[in-house]
Amino acid sequence: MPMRHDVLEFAVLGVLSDSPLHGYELRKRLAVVLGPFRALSYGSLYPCLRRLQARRLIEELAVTPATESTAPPLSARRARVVYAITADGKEEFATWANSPGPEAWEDEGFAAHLAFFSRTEERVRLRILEGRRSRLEERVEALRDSVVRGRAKVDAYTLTLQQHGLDGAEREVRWLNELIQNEQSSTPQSRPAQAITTPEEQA
Amino acid sequence: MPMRHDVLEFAVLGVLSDSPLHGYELRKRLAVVLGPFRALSYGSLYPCLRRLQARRLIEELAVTPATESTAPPLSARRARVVYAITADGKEEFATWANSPGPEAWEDEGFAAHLAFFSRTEERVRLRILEGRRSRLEERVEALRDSVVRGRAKVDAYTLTLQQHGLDGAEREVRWLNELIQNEQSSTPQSRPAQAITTPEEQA
DNA sequence: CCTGCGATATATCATCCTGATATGTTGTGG
DNA sequence: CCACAACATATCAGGATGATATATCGCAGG
Repeated sequence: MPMRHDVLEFAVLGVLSDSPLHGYELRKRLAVVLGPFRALSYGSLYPCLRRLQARRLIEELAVTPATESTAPPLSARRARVVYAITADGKEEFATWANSPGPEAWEDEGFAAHLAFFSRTEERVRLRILEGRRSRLEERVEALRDSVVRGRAKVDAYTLTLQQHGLDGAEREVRWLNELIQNEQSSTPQSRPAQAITTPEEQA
Repeated sequence: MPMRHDVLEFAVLGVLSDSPLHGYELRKRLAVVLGPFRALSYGSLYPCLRRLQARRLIEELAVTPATESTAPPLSARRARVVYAITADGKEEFATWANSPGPEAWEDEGFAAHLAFFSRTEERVRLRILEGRRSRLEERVEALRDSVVRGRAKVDAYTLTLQQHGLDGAEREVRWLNELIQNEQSSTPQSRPAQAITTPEEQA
């Protein structure tokens, strides 16, 4: 999937709005933000940074290569280019975070919006979650059709795989329903926690 | 993800070994075979067909409706090119289906192997399922680490998303365990069926 | 001590895939 | 009888990836 430019750019702005970063670290954080651990190449990241720079939404912070006075181990490094968000960039990011377009229902776009939900207004949060839910409900319908229609035609293994995919999609809808409920009742800072340490899992 | 050439080629051979097909229909069936509904472009399919043709693993069946018209030149009816697998192609496919390499643990490779499991020997089926399981267990471990380590650092929404991803990965391991059990006891043609019509799903 | 390895860090490029687009045919509901 | 959707093949600009190159740093083990 070609990763829409706007999604990537706003994800970069979002990550940089926490603190200035250099490319290497930025890339790692983006991998977390854009869907579960979908790393992107530098061949995509650097052009994106250049685009944002051209629009004055980010700027380079020249890191002093000089070793001031003391000679601690943290000097003389290779030039690390640190990028920082500008005032214009912050404005642009805030606008995007609160104006969900169709990109917000897609996988990457939704993950990116969710990653910055704490900077999104409550009513907008609900719009995004509900939009995402109906997007997924469409997918569930498509899969259900396919499983029902293909029941006779495909072999047992393929059917099992399709059923597994369908179950997963339904599970995702249920997860979104939970999020929506939490959103409607109160701010969700204290969800049930859902046992970080999961059960066993026999060898 | 760039879709490995070998996986695509063997998936094509597998689909064509059922019956000869033209490109349009072939593509649709490949979308089912290669992971849940991951359609590929003609820009990938046609070169793949040309590669297979060059290696004499498939051949074109010229289907000409033969309209003996005297109409202007070039107005001949557009040819529907039907591709068929050759004897060499069948041999190559059988070899692949029963010799799982590392590609069989990855998403597309596994889906492709599973789609042709009925043409795979039992002991090989087990090898593939177990290889895939350990591949997924690695993923679960990575996600678990990330959720545990990042628990304090990320906000509640991102944590929820990560937890959701982890749950999904664990669910996939359980599914594979079921398949492996069925494989070990007998041929799995009659899995519990798991209710094609799923429960309700409140609006 | 110093050697090698893995992580940190930036950058480029050939290769190849996707999404858009073009063109034309068949079938069908209004 | 027309419009519109599905069928069918094909090309290409644009762009993402994975490989590769370069260089520093921290550290484990010989």
